[in-house]
Amino acid sequence: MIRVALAEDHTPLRVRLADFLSRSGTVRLVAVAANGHELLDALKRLPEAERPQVVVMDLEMPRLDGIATTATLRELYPSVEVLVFTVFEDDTRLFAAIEAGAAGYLLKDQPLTDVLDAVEDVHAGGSPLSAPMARRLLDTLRPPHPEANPFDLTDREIEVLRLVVAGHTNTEMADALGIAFATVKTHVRHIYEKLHVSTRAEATRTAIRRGLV
Amino acid sequence: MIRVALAEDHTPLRVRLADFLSRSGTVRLVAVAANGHELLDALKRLPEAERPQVVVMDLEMPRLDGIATTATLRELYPSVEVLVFTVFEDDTRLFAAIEAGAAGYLLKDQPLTDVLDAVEDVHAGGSPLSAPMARRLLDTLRPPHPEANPFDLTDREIEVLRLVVAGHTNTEMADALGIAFATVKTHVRHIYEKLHVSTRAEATRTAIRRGLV
DNA sequence: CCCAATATCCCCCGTTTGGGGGAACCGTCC
DNA sequence: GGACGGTTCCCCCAAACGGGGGATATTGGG
Repeated sequence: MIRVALAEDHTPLRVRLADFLSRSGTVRLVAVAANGHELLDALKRLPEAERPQVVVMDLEMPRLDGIATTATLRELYPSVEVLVFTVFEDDTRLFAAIEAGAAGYLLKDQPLTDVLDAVEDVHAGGSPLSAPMARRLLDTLRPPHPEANPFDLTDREIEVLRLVVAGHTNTEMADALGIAFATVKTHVRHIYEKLHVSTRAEATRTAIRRGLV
Repeated sequence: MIRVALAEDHTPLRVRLADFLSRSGTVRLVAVAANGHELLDALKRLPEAERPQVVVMDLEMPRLDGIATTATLRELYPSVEVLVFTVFEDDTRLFAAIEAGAAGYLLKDQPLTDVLDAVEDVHAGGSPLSAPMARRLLDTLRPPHPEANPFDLTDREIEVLRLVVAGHTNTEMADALGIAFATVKTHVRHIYEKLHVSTRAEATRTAIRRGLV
């Protein structure tokens, strides 16, 4: 039996979900709350052996929303995993939840049995994510490359830019590349023009942030 | 009916999976291959209207493995989505697959019906991920913060570092912070000492790469 | 065949940086 | 009350940088 707590402000859903989870046979509800504050309060009262292993957490709740609650919860009890269960499909909330320490992110358009599966996944050390949310995650992970050179830098210029980012002086670069100091300066100047910057620090920032190196 | 192609080198599984998918009623198999080369070959022969919408892809295959095949495939036919189906649980392969353009990553320890669900998810624009793999993803997404300041920078120094990264000169920073030029230089010098660098470009690189800003 | 792009090199000059030194002030903690 | 870390300020000077100009050679298209 997995010990589970539930935080959900919408009463009908809370009751239905609590009921469903209780009857499942694989989980045992140790706390049910209508908002984050209530949940944290309930957990404070529970003896350690009764603490939930997984918390099913709504995001939009009065008196401490799901994100804040998750952050606090994970701070106080790092061993308690949080499974977010929400209607919100935006990536802002998704990333905030992940940042706060959520282990899973489930959308409410899924059948209740999926919640049960997800609770089991979380308890087993996994991170169930609804497919649409996982897509957003992958899409943000990927972009770095698609068009890695939007600045029209030449091969040589990229080579020089790498050395700039590595912190080399023009003289060092001239040695390393076997060209004259003056040539390095020219390359650097062209790089600045193309990146619309005027110092090494700015060029370095742009290069790293835009994945040019 | 979702048009699906299958690439899997292990014959018994390939046959079983092909059989299962065919009988499902929701997908139609337009190609079955035992390796990446064979798959690409098959796709080349298909008219555009017959091209699969989703490819179920094994990773370990002779003659072009799943990662390389995925990359090529996505290059040639960007509209074809790839669902990776593998035994490999390591994050190296997971990230390589994502990088190559995979839309989903399923582990082989799951029932065949999950593959069908996943194909539907992918077709619907989602990214089904096995819970253990999603966890690895989240864990790599999170670490940046735990100890964001391993260099013992003071508040003031971080403030200055931010401005350095933004490309400001010492004079500009002095104005912005309402302190003397000399003081800015002192802060910058201390930052260099703590970061073990000696130029703005290096400081900028370190600051960004280590999440100091 | 010529043109545009790329890479190479040079001069000049003012500004900025990096690093060496020193010193004062102010909280806080012991 | 003294030590300590953090912040503030100053002097000096060589090295590096940023930007202005111009020049030559090669190469691959149009």
